[in-house]
Parts: sequence; C-alpha cells; structure tokens
Amino acid sequence: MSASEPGTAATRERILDAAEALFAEHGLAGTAVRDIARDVGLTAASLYNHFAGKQELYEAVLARGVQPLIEMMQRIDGQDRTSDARAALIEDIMKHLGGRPHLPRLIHHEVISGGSYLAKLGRTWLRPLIATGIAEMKREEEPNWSEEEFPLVITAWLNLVFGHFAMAPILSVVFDTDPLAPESIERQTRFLQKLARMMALSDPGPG
Amino acid sequence: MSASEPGTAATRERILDAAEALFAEHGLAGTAVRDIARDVGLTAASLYNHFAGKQELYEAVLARGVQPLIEMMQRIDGQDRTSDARAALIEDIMKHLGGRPHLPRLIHHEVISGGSYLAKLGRTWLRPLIATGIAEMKREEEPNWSEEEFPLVITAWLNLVFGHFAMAPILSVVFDTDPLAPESIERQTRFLQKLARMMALSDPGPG
Amino acid sequence: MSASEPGTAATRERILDAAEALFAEHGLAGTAVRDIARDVGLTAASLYNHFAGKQELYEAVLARGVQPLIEMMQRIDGQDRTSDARAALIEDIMKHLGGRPHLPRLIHHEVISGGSYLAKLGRTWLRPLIATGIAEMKREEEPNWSEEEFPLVITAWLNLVFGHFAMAPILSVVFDTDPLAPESIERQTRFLQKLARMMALSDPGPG
Amino acid sequence: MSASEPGTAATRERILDAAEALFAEHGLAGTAVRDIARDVGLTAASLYNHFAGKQELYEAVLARGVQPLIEMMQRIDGQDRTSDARAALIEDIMKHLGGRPHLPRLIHHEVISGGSYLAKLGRTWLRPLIATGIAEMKREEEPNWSEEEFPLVITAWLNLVFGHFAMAPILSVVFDTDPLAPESIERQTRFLQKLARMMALSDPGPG
DNA sequence: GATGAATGAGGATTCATTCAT
DNA sequence: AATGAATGAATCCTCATTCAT
Repeated sequence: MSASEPGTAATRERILDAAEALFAEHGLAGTAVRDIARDVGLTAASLYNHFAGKQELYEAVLARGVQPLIEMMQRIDGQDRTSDARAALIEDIMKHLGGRPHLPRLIHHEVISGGSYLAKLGRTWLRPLIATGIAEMKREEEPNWSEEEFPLVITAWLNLVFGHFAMAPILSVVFDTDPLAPESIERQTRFLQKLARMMALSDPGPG
Repeated sequence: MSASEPGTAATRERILDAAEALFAEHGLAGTAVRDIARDVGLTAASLYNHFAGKQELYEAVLARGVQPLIEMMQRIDGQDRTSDARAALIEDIMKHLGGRPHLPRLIHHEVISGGSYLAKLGRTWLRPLIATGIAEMKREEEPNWSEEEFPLVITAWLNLVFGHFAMAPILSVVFDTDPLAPESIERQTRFLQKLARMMALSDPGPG
Repeated sequence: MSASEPGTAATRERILDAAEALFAEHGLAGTAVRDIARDVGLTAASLYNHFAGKQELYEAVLARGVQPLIEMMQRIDGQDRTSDARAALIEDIMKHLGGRPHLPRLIHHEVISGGSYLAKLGRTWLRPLIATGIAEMKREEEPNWSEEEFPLVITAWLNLVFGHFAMAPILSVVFDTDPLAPESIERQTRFLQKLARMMALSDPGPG
Repeated sequence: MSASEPGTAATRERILDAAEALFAEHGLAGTAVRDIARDVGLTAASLYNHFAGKQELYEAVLARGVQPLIEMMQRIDGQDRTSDARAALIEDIMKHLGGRPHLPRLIHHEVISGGSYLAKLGRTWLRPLIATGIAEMKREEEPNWSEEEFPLVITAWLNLVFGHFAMAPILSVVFDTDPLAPESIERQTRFLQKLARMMALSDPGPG
C-alpha cells in the first residue's frame, strides 16, 4: 500500500529521473545505459523492458520535461492579460525549472547538438511562447523596441531564464552561491522581473 | 620551407578547426577521433602525430578559442575608460565569437558538463571579466543595481552574448534568419548595446 | 471441457506450428523464442508453461514432423510388395511433405548443422528407409545398379524428394511457379515416378 | 618472403576461409564473429578492419564461393557442344565443390533461409545454368522429357549435385564413408554421369 | 608525417530463462 | 495458463590508442 511500490509503474518514473540527471550532465552520447540502470538499482537489460532503447529513453525524458512548459504556455496564451502577467509568467517558469533543475541543461544539450527533437521543440513550445511574447509587446503604448527587434528581445529572455540554470556549474565555481538553491532562484526571479520593467519602461535615448 | 607549409604546422590548425566544429556539435564524448581525422583528410592514427590524445586535442581546441577572449579581457582591464567602453567591449566580443561561431557551443558543452577545464576557465577568464564588469558598475553615479545584484547582471550579460551563438540551431528553426550570418551578428550587437544603455541609465522605479 | 479446447492442449499445437515455420526458415539459432510466442499470440514467458526450453521445443517440432515418416517406413517395410509399391511410396512421402512443407527445410537445417538430433534421425528413420530400398533393389532381376551403388541411389532419392521442398525459395525465384503449390507437388510426384521407372528399367549401356 | 605473410592481404583470405567453414556449419545467425576471429588468430575487433560487419563478411564469403561457379557456367555456355559435354560439366562442378566442400552447405543455408543474396544467386548463376541445360535438352533427337518437364530435370540435377555435399553430415553417420573424401566424390561423379546417360537415353515406356 | 592493422575496453542491445503475481 | 519484470550471458560493434612500416 505504499505510495510508490518498487517494480510497478513507478519504475518507469524512476528510470526517467535517473536518466534526466545523467543526460543533463553528460549528454546523450556521454551517458551509458548501464549507469542509468545502476542509479535505479537495475541491470541494463532490465531497462529494455521499459524503454525500447537509449534514444527512446532520451526522448521520453525530454518529452516529460518539456510537456509542462508547453502546457504552461497554452494556459497563459488564453488568459486575461493583467498588468503584471509578465512578472507572473517569469515566476511560473522559474519555479518549474527550479523544480526540475536538470531540464534546462538537457534542453541546452539538445539545442546545441541540433538534435532531432529540436524541430518539435521549436514548433510546439518555442513558437507559441514567441507568439505570446510578441503579442504582448505589440500592446505596449510607448514601445521601446521596434518590431524587428521583437525576436531579439524574446531570444534574450530565453537566454536569461535558461542560462541561469544551464550555466549553474560554472557560476557556482566563480561565485560562492549555488544557483540552484531556492534563494538563488528567488533572487534571480526578482532580478528578471526588475529587468523586465526596465526593458518595458525605460527610454535609453539615442545611441 | 616556410613555417606554415601545408602538411606541416598547418595540419595542426586544420585538425583544430575540424575538431572545434565536431566537439561543438557533439561534445567530447559524442565526437569520434576518426570523424575528426576524416574531416581533415587523415587517418585516426595520423592524428596522434600531432596530439597526444583525444583529451589533449579537446583542451587544445578549448585553449585556442578561449585565449583571445582572455587577452581581450586583459587589454580592456588596463586601458582608459572612455564613455563607450562598454559598447566597444560588446562589439569586440561579438566580433571574435562571430569569427569562431563554434566556440560558444564548445564552452557551453564544457560548462554544462562541469568539465575539468571549467575551473581554469572560471579562474582565468570569467573572474577577470567579472572584476572588470563590477568595477565598471561601481563607477556609476546613479546606479540602477545594488552591489548584490552585480553578479546577476554580469551573468545576464554572459548569457545574452553566448546564448546568441549557442542557441543558434534552434533559433534558425523558429525564425527564418541564420543567427550566425554577419548581419544577424551585427543586429544582435546593436541590440545588446541598446540594452546596455537601458540597463545603465533607466530607472524602473518601484516594483 | 473437451480435450482440445482452445487455450489448453491446442495451444501446444499452435506453438509447434509457429515454431516449425520459424525454425525451418531461420534455423535454431536464428529463431527467437519471443518471435515464436508472438506468432501464437503469447508472451515468451508463457511458452515455458508448455515447453521446458527452446531446445526442447525444437526437438518436439522435429519429432512431430519426423514421426509420421518413420511410421510410414514401418508400414511399408512389413507390407506386400506389389509392382507399383515404389510409386505408392513416392506418392505417400510427397503427400506428407506437401502437407508439412516446412519439414524438409527443418531437416535440412538439422542435417547441415550436424545437430544432435541427427544421430537419432539417421538411426530411426534413414536406416530403415535405406534397408527397405536396398532390399527392394536386390530383388530386381536385371539390376541397373551394382550393390556398391545402392547407397548412392538411395541418397539420390533422398535429395530428389527433400530437395524439391527445401530448395523451394530459390526455385520460385528462378521459375515462375511455387513449388509448394499442390499442382507443383503433383507434377513433381509424377516426374519422380517416371524417373524411378527409368532408373529401374533402362540400360544406359557402356559409358 | 614467404608466400603468405601474415598481416598483409592474406589476412582477408584467412578470415574468409574461417568464416566459410563456420557459416556453412552454423549459418549466419549461429556463427559468432568472435569465433571466426579466434579461428584466424585475431580479436573480433580486428575483423572490422577488414570487413564492415558480419553481414558483409557473409556476403563476401558467398560471393567468393559462387564466383567460380558463375564463371564456369559462362565458359561452358560459349563453347562447343561435344558429345560428352555433360559428363565434363558434371565433373567440373563436382571437382570445384570438392575443393570447397563448405560451399554447398553455405548455399543451402542461404537458399533455405530465403536470404537476400538469393535473388542475385538465382539471376546470375542459376538462370544461365538452367538456360544452358534446357538448350542442351532441346537438342536431343529422341527426348525422354517434354518441355514442361525441363525445369524439373534441371532442379533434379541441382539437388543431386549439391545434395551430395550438403547432406554429407548425416550420410557419414548412416554409411561408413565420408562423402567429402576424394574417392567418394569420384564415385559420386561416375554415378551421376551414369545417371545422366540413363536420363538421356532410356525410354521408360508408359507408366 | 602517414597509414594499415591490431587490440583492450566498453557500450548498446538481444536473448533465453526465471519468478512472483 | 498467462504475464510483466528482472537478469546473466552473450553478441555485434565502436572507439581510442599503439606500433611496425
């Protein structure tokens, strides 16, 4: 009657968890199936009772991690636009990534490698996000950014949010803090919200 | 008999070039020595006349790419602080990375994987850059950022600059432009300079 | 409650059928237990409720196919020798093999591989057949074959009969007909009977 | 200066020899690459310096064995038809197969399994042979066989010739002789030549 | 400097088999 | 009687590396 009996459907989740951590750190090629299995307490052969192969496992990990982001996007897309929707969106995303800190590095691996999952990732997740963001910016009364700068602004935000998590290893070397600690995420969230206000309101004047 | 006859010292560079491209795309583990050799028109065995091993080759690629960044840092650190030093620095870095578009992805791989080269990278390159950046920000008369936000600002800049190149694969899927094309880099440079002015001058007011 | 309800004893037969087809095509080593199970609509694990293992299943398939041939031999051995006994025997064997077209290939696999079942096959089936055949030939009044040629004649007949079925795959490629179709088997039967008459009656004269 | 220095091109041939023997006995699936390598005195990994994979090695073995048969066919096809051409052809083929006694079993494996090489085998080798044989039979003045029986006659000959070698394992169990011994091959050759005369000359009369 | 050949180590995957349910 | 899950033992193949030529 325990909540997660070993050997049932829970095994699949435990494999995904272990795989997520290892794929995030070493990438697809750098991760040995045997190592994933060992972290779950299984033999490599047993993994193949749950996933058809390494590639399929990788994609399942990616899908599981990206799915909530897609849904988050869809929820936001349809809802009322209050004045601080931006701040709430930033907070939501930061919170989700904070709970799955391996995800951004995983996505970075995929993006950098130009992996096959990339096209789907772009279509189902990035494009709606961009559409939402651009629609938002168009609604500004005194916009700081021209329409052709919109994509750059969106991209900038992607890099700011994901970079915080993906760059964590080197940041924790240079600074003393762990970027994945809750208070670091909290601080980064407030910083990004402040930056968002600046980018929306300020007028940098002529170059 | 010149120092860089094809087939002599030049071979070393050609190996580094091929390795840089492949390491950037597939990472250290995902790149086969044989593939690097093939791209140079050599056999894997021949590579070992030029480099002691895969790991050493990887580090040589990393060193060759990072060295100019470090020197750039050192030059800037000692020079006069004109009003648009920031703009010039951004331009310099963007230009260097534009000429070696694989470098950011290479560094991302290293950072994400928490590779062994990372500590050196942090110490010799990132720390001076941060010191310079912080000193710069401290000199502001009406600063928008508190001292404890300084690291976040620096990190943000790192992510903005490197992200542009590292995320290129997925961006070229979502948008129609190639982020590595000269005009894209030019546009991104101007965008970042504008953003720099905003972050320095503007006052977002209370949250 | 009948003895051959589907799911009870009938399952055993269905397993044997599927196994016969696969073993005949891919041999013992080339056939996966899982594939046999799939063809029956079962899991590999379920097979072990019916057979002790792959090897045992293989032998059961072989035994089931060979048993009627042995019995056929025994019947013929004890019965009256009419003038067209040869023609009847050829017809019987061809008919049996026509109903189990996988069997010859199965036996071929076993023979070619020098499998362990081979000795038993030779002793219980081939030897009686040869004895019968030789006794038959000795009864000829004006024999075309010397006693030392008898084994060759017998072997020739084996190759002619079994070859028709075993070589079917390539023959259907070269000719347009399917050697396993009833009319092909009928034609081959008549051909072999004619050949039998030729071999018995004719006198080729000196070389 | 020895005729077959180890480590040169001769290695390829030695691999083919070892592979031919093992593939003939155990088939493609039943033969382990490691076992082939061991018989040559190599590591499995070393095999891959000479052949792209198991399948490719298998096809190379098949091609090397079948090539002489094809050429033999082509030579015969173009030459004068003397009265004992048949006897000579039988002798040639028996001799070639006698020198490569694994080949018939290898071909049997391929034929039985309906392997992919089969179509090529049928087209390049079997069809010319059949054409030659049929042309030969049409030239008979008082033919014993109708035109629609021609394919059956050809097939019979195939089975008689190849069967002698392929069935060798079980025959050596039942009889005391080794069918692959030179004198056995010699005896079988004479037997087949005699049978050929019978099939050409005799008239079995009405069934 | 270049290469063909060899190899130990490892890595993904298959497979026959077992066992608790 | 059926099955999902687990596994040890292969099996094919890749890879980084070495070395004689």
